Amino acid sequence: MKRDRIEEIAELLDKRGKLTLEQLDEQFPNVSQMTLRRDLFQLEQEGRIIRVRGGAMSVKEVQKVSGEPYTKKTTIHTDEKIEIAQKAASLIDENSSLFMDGGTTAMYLAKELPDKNLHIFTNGLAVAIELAQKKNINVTMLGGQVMTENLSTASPVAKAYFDNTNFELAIISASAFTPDNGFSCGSQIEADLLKLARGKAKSTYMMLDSSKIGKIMPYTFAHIEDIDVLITDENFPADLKEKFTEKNIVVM
Amino acid sequence: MKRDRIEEIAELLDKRGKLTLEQLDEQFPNVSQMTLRRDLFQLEQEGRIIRVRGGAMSVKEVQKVSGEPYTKKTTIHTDEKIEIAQKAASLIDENSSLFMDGGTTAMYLAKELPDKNLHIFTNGLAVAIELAQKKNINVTMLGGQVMTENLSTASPVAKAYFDNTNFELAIISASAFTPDNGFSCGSQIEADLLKLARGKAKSTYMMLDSSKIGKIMPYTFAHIEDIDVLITDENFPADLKEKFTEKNIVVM
DNA sequence: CGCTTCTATGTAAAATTCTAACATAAAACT
DNA sequence: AGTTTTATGTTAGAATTTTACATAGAAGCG
Repeated sequence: MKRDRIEEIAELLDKRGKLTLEQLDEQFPNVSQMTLRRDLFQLEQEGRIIRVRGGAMSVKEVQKVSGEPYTKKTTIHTDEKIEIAQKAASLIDENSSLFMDGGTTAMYLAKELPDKNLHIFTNGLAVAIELAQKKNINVTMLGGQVMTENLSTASPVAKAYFDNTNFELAIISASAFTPDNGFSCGSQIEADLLKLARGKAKSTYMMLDSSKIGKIMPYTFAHIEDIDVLITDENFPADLKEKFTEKNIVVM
Repeated sequence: MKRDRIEEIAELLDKRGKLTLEQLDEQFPNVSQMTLRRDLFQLEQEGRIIRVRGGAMSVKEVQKVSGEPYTKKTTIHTDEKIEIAQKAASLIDENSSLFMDGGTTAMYLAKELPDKNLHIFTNGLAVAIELAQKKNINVTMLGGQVMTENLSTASPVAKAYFDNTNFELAIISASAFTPDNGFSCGSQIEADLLKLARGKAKSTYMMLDSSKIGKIMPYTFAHIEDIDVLITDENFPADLKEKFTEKNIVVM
């Protein structure tokens, strides 16, 4: 009873990184706030979380905060990214085969994905590890040189790799977007890879949190009409949305 | 002025691990508590500390509490593996190119390796992430299906990968060893991969902790005479050692 | 130099969160 | 059944943090 709840809290914290007591209260309406406090206290004793004013954060999250550009990015716009990841997770059918990139949004998606029978290709090291925790998900890692800043691989020979593989869906995310320049990222080979994945898949879902809008990065890998579904957060501007819907692209 | 104080606070936190506002107040009697609060707030924004009720703690301190990030199962024969990893690390020359596997011993080696100019190929996800933390190490991840149990990849197409790459040294480890059956592991494709790596490299160093001796796993990937150096711990039996040295294999 | 503007800091009240203490309920034990 | 232990709820009060406003000094500028 108690232990179950505590483990559930720990898991939640692992996923979300940080939780307020209010959020916990919503998740566990049948116990009092005081009980949740005591649970957090115990988890703190066990060294598994850090209590901060208002709630608690997972140790992993803290470790991330400390790191490099990659890790700094993950702490920003967390809520939006979780929102997007949850939407994306709900779109994925059992027994399907898909490609995911290695970005931070993909990382949240990996965490939110239920343990369904899936075959997932990815170029993200952290994403692959996260997915590998789930019994029913079959993960294939794309090889290549490891890019330190985002813990992803990219390789000019990826094409050869893709030749023998099939997936229905590519779920990818961009570092920047404008209507004119499309979806772009900061690395040439990464852009190539994403383009390849997009071409290989029957459909492409793009995850884009609204903070990326208006920014431009050096390498464009997709334009508006190249995608089938845009998954974004509620701050997505209405006028932009129209640009997608008029091309029959679902925005959600 | 302000920046100096903030840096001083950061340093203090790094040393002490944790500080209350009261303690800070004592250290900086000439500014108000509110100012110190604001300093802590800023440091938190910069991702350098964690504010907790009553004060703040350094990120390092948090990490200490948590222990190992990955691979919880590595509690077995840790000391021996670290010993082996340190020996192996001392054998690696700057500016060389090598292959490492994805096992737990390799993980320790990744941690022990100095941040020298190296190019490393690996099929271990956790190993790749660990290595990627080091600025001067260039990491290439081998692609393939992710094996959940050891977070490594293996793929029948690895051969194609190796065709365009070169490395002088393969540092690998085995799950089991007997003089008759040689070095073996539990997965067919992993054995194939290790065999390939061995064939590609000019020399092969085998890391083997003594607990592996006398065990047999299904797939042999090397025999005694296939390796150049055996790196082991001090419990390695003397009679076995002779079997290696009489074939001119260095045992250390 | 006098003026404005911006930044850093101080003060104190208000808001929030946490702790402590006691009460009750449920579970475990004998 | 009765006793002890453990888990939980409730509340008041303590501690901490935030907010809002005030002030002083630094920086910029004609």
